[in-house]
Amino acid sequence: MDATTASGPDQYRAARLAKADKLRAAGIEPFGNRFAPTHSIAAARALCPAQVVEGDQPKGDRVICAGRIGNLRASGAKLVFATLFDRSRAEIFAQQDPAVRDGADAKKARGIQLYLDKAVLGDGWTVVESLDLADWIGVEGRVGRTRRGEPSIFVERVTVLGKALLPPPHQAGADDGVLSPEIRQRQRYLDLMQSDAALHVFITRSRLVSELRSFFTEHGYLEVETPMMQPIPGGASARPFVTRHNALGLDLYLRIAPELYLKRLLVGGLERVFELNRNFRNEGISPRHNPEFTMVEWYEAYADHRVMMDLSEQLFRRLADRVLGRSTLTFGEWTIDLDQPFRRIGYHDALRQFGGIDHADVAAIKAKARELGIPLDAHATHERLVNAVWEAVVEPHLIQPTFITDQPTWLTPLCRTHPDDPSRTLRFELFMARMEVGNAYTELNDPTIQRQRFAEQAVEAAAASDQEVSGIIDEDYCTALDHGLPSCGGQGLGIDRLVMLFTGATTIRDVILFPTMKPGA
RNA sequence: GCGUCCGUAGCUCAGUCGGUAGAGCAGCAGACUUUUAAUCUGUGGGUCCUGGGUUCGAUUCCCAGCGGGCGCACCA
Repeated sequence: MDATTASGPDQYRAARLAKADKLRAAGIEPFGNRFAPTHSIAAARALCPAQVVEGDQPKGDRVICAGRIGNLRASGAKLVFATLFDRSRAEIFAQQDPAVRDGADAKKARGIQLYLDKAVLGDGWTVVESLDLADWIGVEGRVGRTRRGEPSIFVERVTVLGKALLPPPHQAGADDGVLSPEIRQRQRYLDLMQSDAALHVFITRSRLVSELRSFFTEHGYLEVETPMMQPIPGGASARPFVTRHNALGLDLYLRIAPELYLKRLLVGGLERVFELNRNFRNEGISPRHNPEFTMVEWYEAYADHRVMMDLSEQLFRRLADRVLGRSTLTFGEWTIDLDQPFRRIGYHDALRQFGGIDHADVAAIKAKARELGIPLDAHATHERLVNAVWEAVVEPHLIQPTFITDQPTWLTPLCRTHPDDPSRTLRFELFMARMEVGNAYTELNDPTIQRQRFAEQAVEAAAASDQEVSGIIDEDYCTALDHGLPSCGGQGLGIDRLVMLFTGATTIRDVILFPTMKPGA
């Protein structure tokens, strides 16, 4: 179809293909090759002279930059202004005052203006005439300021690095960030292209992961990888995904946790291990849950859950310091202070403190459940009802970092119990901003007790018809324990929720590049 | 899985008490040599999510399906 007559959904592609052809006809490749920028756009901006030179064309340092056209403005037939963006827009975004971040002026300042003069560019003007929003180009020129004071590159050479055949959803600097949630998640590249905030979230995520790795490595931990496909899914209570190995004629389960394999490694003598990887749970999707999610789990021989508490506090402070450069997290209305020692409170004590209820007082628990609208018959045992009441009563108070300790044993089959009270475990869950972000045990290393717990769990799972496989006893793991698991502490930390806390994202889908979705229509 | 709201141009959205639709931005053509979401003139662009039903006529009303948001349940 001819570019001037094309209409309908293909008009954009047709017009841009025609421009690509026009470039080829002039001997210019519209899908460029290797290019070597000398400066990021942030660096080029920093080189711009502070003062506007009155009545003279500014002549600053020579730079070569590459990026994407976010805005095009022709001022006459022989002069074009464009705004070029590269990945440093995320860095500039992070440095901007949150109060002004969303303004059009702030958005513009994350790129750099290009001054494209026909008289200067000569043959290169063919490229300028064919430019469209979203094209990738490289430019060479001198930095300076225009008469209006805008930092600019006075371009002498233009190279096309990647012609875009489809238009971006928006012009940069206009209507930023109003893409529908569906487009932002399904076509994440458009979200990243469009939104500096989104780009910043995923860069932050990467830096958090990187700092986590160096933290554990420096503490003498070894990074390992254990099976994602397991014959018996263990280490957590959740429904697994099932998959099929054809050659083995075997159903395998995508792991719900790496725990049982990591502890096998301690049996082998690795002593300190961590794994940062995906888990899969066949459960519902919510603003805090994605079917596949990333978790770091670590185990340390001779330690216990109290050692893990200290390590957690150190870890959070270090991540905040290295990644955010401060010791607080901002999440909605809340400012979470990581400098203060994290609060530590027992599971049953918390219920007393925040609800004024004793967990053993059956009548009081039932009364509270009724008051909160929790259906009594949905919870088979008194303990389960207590837990439902606990979540409703206590969790709203868990905004500042809090270790909840001494969970009841029935909740926690892989954990060692208190020496003086077998109904409570040596465990903690770490909460911040009402989210559970961490979970740690003093691990159970007595194979006899472990076998009993598995058996009890199997009975309970059989009773609850919706539990598919969590009742299977992992005898192979018990054999590993028979060979001797050193006393140890272990902890898991959800990476996605960690990123939420560090970026202020209120839904997990904003911190996962490609969250689980049904195939589009 | 249940409830609820939504699906109209490339994007964000109006609208049609049932008579096949509009805006802004983007696009195309033209004017303009310091613009700032440039401006000005002209102009093209739609399976109104899909499939049934009711109707003379459905984008609109009804039913089902598909996709998304939010809440609940399950879970972390």
